[in-house]
Amino acid sequence: MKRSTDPDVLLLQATADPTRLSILRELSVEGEVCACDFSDCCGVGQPTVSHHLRVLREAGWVTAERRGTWIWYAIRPEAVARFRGLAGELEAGQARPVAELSGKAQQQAVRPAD
Amino acid sequence: MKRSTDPDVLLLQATADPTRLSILRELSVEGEVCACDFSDCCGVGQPTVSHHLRVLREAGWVTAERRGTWIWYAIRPEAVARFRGLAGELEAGQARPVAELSGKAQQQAVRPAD
DNA sequence: CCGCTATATCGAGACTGGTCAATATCTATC
DNA sequence: GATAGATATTGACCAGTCTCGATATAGCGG
Repeated sequence: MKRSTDPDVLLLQATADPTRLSILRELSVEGEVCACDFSDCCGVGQPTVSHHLRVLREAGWVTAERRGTWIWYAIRPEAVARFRGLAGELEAGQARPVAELSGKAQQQAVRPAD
Repeated sequence: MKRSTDPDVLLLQATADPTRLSILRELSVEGEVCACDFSDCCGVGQPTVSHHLRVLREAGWVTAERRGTWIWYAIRPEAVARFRGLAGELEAGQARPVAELSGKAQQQAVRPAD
């Protein structure tokens, strides 16, 4: 897959990994979590956690705030809003009558067994 | 990435590809689309479209209905509902007071610069 | 049965992405 | 400054996956 430039795809790709989804779920339950706690809850090493947190940060999913030695992560409400927006976008269905389609199948006068 | 067994991750992974997101968007706008029309709208070859449609089918995102020579695809409302459910799950935030956390950082009596 | 069209499958090549060990960076404390 | 702990980065390995060309399968019409 060519690296996508679509920000919506980036947002979705960030969620499409079991470790990152665990992180997001943990964050949504706890509100704010220290980076050092994810290693335990996700069953992966510290560098891997750091990698996933970076992906989530760059996708706009989380904020990071340093407090002394520790760094606290939290979900950005804007990201959840964008995610909800995508859900709404896909919800429509049956938006337009079939007659408005312009594809090959529609350009045929008659369809085989319809 | 090990192939995940979590159905939520499968649902998300199916959306996390530019071609498949285009397919889903096209479906949500048109309601029902013939497989032969995706090749044009997504800029990929026919085998590739077929591959992505299979992924979407196996993730539960779409239904396929044969009508003569053509096969018509449509979004499954259940999939959108599950997707919305995930959005809701991540929305919570700040659900529990920090004091209930059980991680390492919380087990320290004093935190460096808080 | 034969040709035609739509769709699926197969196999291969290239690229992406997840993971870890080792190492570097940053912060606080002594 | 030296030390210790938390986090980030690097480099490498392997698995997964996107894409395509070639080929197979399925339905329709003559």
